[in-house]
Amino acid sequence: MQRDERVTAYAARHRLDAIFSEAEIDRMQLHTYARGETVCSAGERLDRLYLLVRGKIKVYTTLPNGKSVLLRFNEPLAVIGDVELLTGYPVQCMVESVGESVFLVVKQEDLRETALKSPHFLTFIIRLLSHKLYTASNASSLNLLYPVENRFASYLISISPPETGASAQAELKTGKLTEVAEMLGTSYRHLNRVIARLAKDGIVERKRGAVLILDPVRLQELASGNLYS
Amino acid sequence: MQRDERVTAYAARHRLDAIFSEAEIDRMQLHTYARGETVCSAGERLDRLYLLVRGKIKVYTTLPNGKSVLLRFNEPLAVIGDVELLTGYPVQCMVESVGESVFLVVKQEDLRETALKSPHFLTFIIRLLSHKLYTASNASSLNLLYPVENRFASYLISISPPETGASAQAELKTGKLTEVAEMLGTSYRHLNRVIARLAKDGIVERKRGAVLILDPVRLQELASGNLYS
DNA sequence: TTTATAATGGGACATATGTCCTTTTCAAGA
DNA sequence: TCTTGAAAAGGACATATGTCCCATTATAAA
Repeated sequence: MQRDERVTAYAARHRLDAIFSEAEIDRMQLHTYARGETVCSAGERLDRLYLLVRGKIKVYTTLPNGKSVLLRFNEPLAVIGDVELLTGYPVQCMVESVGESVFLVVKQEDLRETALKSPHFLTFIIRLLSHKLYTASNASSLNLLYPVENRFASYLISISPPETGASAQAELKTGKLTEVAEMLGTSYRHLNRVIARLAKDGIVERKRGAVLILDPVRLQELASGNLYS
Repeated sequence: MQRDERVTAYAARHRLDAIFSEAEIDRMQLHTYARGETVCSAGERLDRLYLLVRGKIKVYTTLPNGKSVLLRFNEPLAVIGDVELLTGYPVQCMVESVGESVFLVVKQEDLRETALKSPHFLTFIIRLLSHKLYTASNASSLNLLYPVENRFASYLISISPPETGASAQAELKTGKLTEVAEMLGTSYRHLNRVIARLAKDGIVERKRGAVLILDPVRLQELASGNLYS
């Protein structure tokens, strides 16, 4: 059983055995999502817990007026469905895979008997929630205090593949520039303006439906460490 | 022992007996904070858990550049120190009493043996954290998508005493208008402009160092239900 | 290849907000 | 009462961002 081995490997890498029982890990399934694929949507009812063990995900929310706002990015080990599992609320956010990402998925019912009664598991969830809360608060402040230029820089860095060699040239399909604008809480028009400015300064290059990073260093400066991480 | 009785009364009102043991409740102390008083500050080490059982608190954060941002308001039953208790992190936010508020306070060490091992208590904390996360995300979106006028309306409503009779005339000491501006992530100058506009429209009245609410209804409309609650 | 339609980029102007500085108001003391 | 300094309010201008609309370019159909 190849699948089992991969589950085991991921579980070991992230020390899940300290949190889940052997039986629970045995029941976990591996789910893979492609770049841009939706993991879950607001309003949905989740009956599983998703453990991100590889890749990166983008979490955003959609408001009554139809606009959406970027909340945060998450890297392993992150969990989706914890709030829903514990509170019974429907899903609040949209979750999308940034690159290719891998989840270990376990049914809620497989947790009810043991994990939900395990202080170990519960404190694990609390740690995660605390972290989410922290990044959410952080993002909130950033959005409020920094102009789009800096936020976009942060965004670009966040979605870039993690330092692929020398000059990581992140590519951003323009088909989604409108979407990116919404995520940053700004208009397509304005994002465009900002990109134009960055391009003029030689920090990025605009190439027919894509944005290339030319100067990761200055981009990083613009983001000034204020990443949505 | 009068104090004990009040603790008992508050504990009963908020059904704390479902979460804490009798022994733990016995050890709780009553702390009262006056309007504007600081409950805890960022960077501090908390060794207690604070349960807000009466009143309202304002939670904000201070950034490296010295600016501060309003994160949320909390009403009973809210808890301060949960993240710190479970993760050991130092305090991340500033917490200030809005009106007069009352807390039940219990030492961390009084919880270690029982509460921290109680799934009941832990799920209670998780619910609270989930709620905080929700409001934080909410506030983030609001800040991003609404102009200062609306945010200030929300703010005014949040700090108003809860419907004191017919026309609740909230008063806001101007001595703190600068502070309020920071909370909303804007400048004193601009907040001033916004207040002037509201005053011209007869929604509030400016009175030497204070702001009175004249038209709670229209103010509510401006806040459009988007309260920092 | 030409044309039509949609996607993309950008111009022009309005609004929101920031910064700096001046004017006004108030209160305490001479 | 008059003086004076500090706090509060407001004016002027610059920047950030939103909205509307038009120009340009791509893409697919004819």
